[in-house]
Amino acid sequence: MSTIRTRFAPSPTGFMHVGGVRTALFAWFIAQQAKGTFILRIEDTDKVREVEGSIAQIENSLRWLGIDWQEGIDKGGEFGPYLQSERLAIYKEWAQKLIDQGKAYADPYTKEELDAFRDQAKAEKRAFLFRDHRPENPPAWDGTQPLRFKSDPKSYQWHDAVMGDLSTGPEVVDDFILIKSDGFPTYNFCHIIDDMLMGVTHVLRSQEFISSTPKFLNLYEALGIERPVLATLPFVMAMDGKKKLGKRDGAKDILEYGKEGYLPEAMMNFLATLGWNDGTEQEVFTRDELIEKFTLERVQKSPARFDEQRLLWLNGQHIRSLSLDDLYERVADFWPESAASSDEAYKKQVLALVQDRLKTLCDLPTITDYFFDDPTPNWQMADDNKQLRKLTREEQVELLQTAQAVFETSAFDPESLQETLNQLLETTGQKPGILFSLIRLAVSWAPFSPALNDTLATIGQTAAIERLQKAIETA
RNA sequence: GGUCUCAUCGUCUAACGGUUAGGACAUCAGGUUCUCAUCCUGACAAUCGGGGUUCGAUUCCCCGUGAGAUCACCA
Repeated sequence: MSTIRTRFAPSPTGFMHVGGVRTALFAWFIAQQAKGTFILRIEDTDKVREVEGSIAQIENSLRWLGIDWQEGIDKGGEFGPYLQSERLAIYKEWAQKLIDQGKAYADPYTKEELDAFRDQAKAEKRAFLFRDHRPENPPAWDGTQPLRFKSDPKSYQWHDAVMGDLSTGPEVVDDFILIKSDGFPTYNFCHIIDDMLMGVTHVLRSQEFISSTPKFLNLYEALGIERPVLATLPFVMAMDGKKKLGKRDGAKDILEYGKEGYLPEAMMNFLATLGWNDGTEQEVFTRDELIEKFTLERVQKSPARFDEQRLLWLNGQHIRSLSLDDLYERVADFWPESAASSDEAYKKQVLALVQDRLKTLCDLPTITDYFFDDPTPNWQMADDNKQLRKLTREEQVELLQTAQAVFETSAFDPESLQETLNQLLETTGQKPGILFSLIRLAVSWAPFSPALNDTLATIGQTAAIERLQKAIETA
């Protein structure tokens, strides 16, 4: 049995974007590959920023990606509750221990007094430290004031599984707030208590926390608890500019990508290889390969840009690697309306033809519509075609009539049709560029389509002949 | 401003101190009896600058420069 336990601990402040999801993903990899436990804990200690429905959205986002957790609000577990607002008594208990040891005290200052201290520090061009203003005789903590940690300033050097050896001086260790005046703990305090009580062995979080790590180290010591493995992940940056990809910079809800026809395994592959690689030249990974091969040591130290082009390419790769049956299930919500009355066998036939052409599942309607609904002739398309332009309309119609006649007697499987089409090239003396383009247009009126013989075979003999007839009549 | 972190093609990245600095995306050019896509071939394209250490530096050290983070009763 493995002892590895990791967690993802988001706040319910809105939808999940790619940066947050990647942190969850890496933590999940670590747990999965060690057959350990992945915990989903919700950090709802800021009631002001909380957004209704966020928890369900977070859970749905993780599920969509294929990330599952063994302990969490919905799953339970022996270290619950997994919602921080239900753990207030626990935090109070640990806060009391610190008070009893003289390592925490009530903050007697008003906001105005605090601001004055800060302004003063700023005017003197030095960093503000609360511990410079520790009250000599703090009042007993009655829960209405903030409770502060009495820090023990010192230099730190520590190892980060991603960033390597890090160090700071004592000036960054300060008396931060453990419990707010509203009775809720701060992240700085409760995440440490929870990680300890939940037996978390590896703490993964994004880069913004690197500078507050010494504070955490100081608190670990004060509480006398062993610190977990720390891993700091670099940011995911917006493609344009050098800003961290955040909601205000256009970061999308991860679930949007599903609606836009991206496969979760493509997204997983993309996020994993954004700042990580296995040292080989492999680019496309399955979910199981990622779980097996992922290591924190090979995670990049520098931020990576979110390149949608690469995501799009990976999506195509994953779409092509799907079996037809699997793909068929995935595209259930993506068919054009015209496909509603078609049966499964026919839709699968069409799908097989366009599988190589899909970059996202959303491409399906535009590239398959004419397989389900008779297209409206648009002879302008013939006029715009460089090859077809060389022929007069009468010559074009004549060719179509010839083709129509041949199709009346041809077998309509792809192989026979290819023979029929080849014979047609000979009898008409035309080049494929002209003859095939013309027939292709007349049966599809689409800018592109699969190979002509496959297209004709799928549309079927009756419809193909009818469409040629309609083309001839409207010429 | 203090503190901390980072730095290889446009982008994601590879390279025990010794390679013509490799691969992928994107772009461009060809090929696959029509189009689009797939697939294949090829082209373009990078070690931030300056000092050291070393026979030899993308790699180690220092100084710059640039970028980012943090300094909340947010996480």
